[in-house]
Amino acid sequence: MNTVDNLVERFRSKKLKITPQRLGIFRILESNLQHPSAEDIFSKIKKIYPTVSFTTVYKTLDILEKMGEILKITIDEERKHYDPNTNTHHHIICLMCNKISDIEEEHIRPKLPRGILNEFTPSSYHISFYGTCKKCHKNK
Amino acid sequence: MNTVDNLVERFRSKKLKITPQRLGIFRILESNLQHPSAEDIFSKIKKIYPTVSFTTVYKTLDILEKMGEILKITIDEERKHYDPNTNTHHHIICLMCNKISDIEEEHIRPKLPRGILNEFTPSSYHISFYGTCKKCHKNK
DNA sequence: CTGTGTGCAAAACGTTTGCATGCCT
DNA sequence: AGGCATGCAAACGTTTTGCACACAG
Repeated sequence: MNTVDNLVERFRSKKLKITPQRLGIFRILESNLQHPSAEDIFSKIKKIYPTVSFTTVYKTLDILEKMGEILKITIDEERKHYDPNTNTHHHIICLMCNKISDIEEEHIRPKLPRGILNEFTPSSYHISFYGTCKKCHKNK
Repeated sequence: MNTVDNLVERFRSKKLKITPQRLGIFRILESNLQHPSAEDIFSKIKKIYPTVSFTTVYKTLDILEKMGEILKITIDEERKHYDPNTNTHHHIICLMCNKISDIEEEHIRPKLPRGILNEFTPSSYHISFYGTCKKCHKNK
């Protein structure tokens, strides 16, 4: 995702309106590494802008996703999460506290077996590592 | 997952009852490579045992998952899928027809950067490859 | 015969939609 | 002023639950 300022410009150039609700959502997402769910975003923005609705949150997230500004991630059984980091990267998920953290792509480049490449043309991939984070490991 | 016979034995040893419904679900799952959803399983078993309910399907899948006989997979935004292959393996997902296929682990062994291993103890991982399958590639 | 499993109906959950009103541009 | 955005309420699809009855052991 771009900076809030950038996003505002992109919205303007698409003739989409800049409302306080949208601006609030932009700010919450900007450089957010927490992989918030719609609910997370909703409760944060509600503190600033108490009359906001879930509908607006979902609709704004939907626009941002369609514009390619954020990713909707489906790792959690319970609910979807949103990620403003749209570069290829991967996730580590703590099975005890459910915290999701990023891993930048860097060295991780799994190769598909050649036989499969005849059957399938990959365009992207995603790795989920499951395990225990330092904090939870100590508390065990 | 084990064979149906094996499963029956394990159920017996846990004092769980073997009903025709459960047996039907076992048979549908046995060596099933299709990653069926609850709905897929329900409609298959309904042909054999027309009075079966969704409830029974979900409850049976839940028991099997808790026993570690099947995996619940969360790759599809829409619904959960079930996989009787509980060995470490990965998935390729065709973005056009949504078909999910398996990739046995073999050569794919992504390594986490050393810095992260200090913060996080991985216990398992899963890779999703997204792309286009041969059939859909042709139809484009 | 006993207690677990079944299946109905209803609820729960996250998410989406229709529509009248509000407000950005 | 015009039209897109908002927010309510209702609908949605999947999954879960409570409960009376059925049936495997």
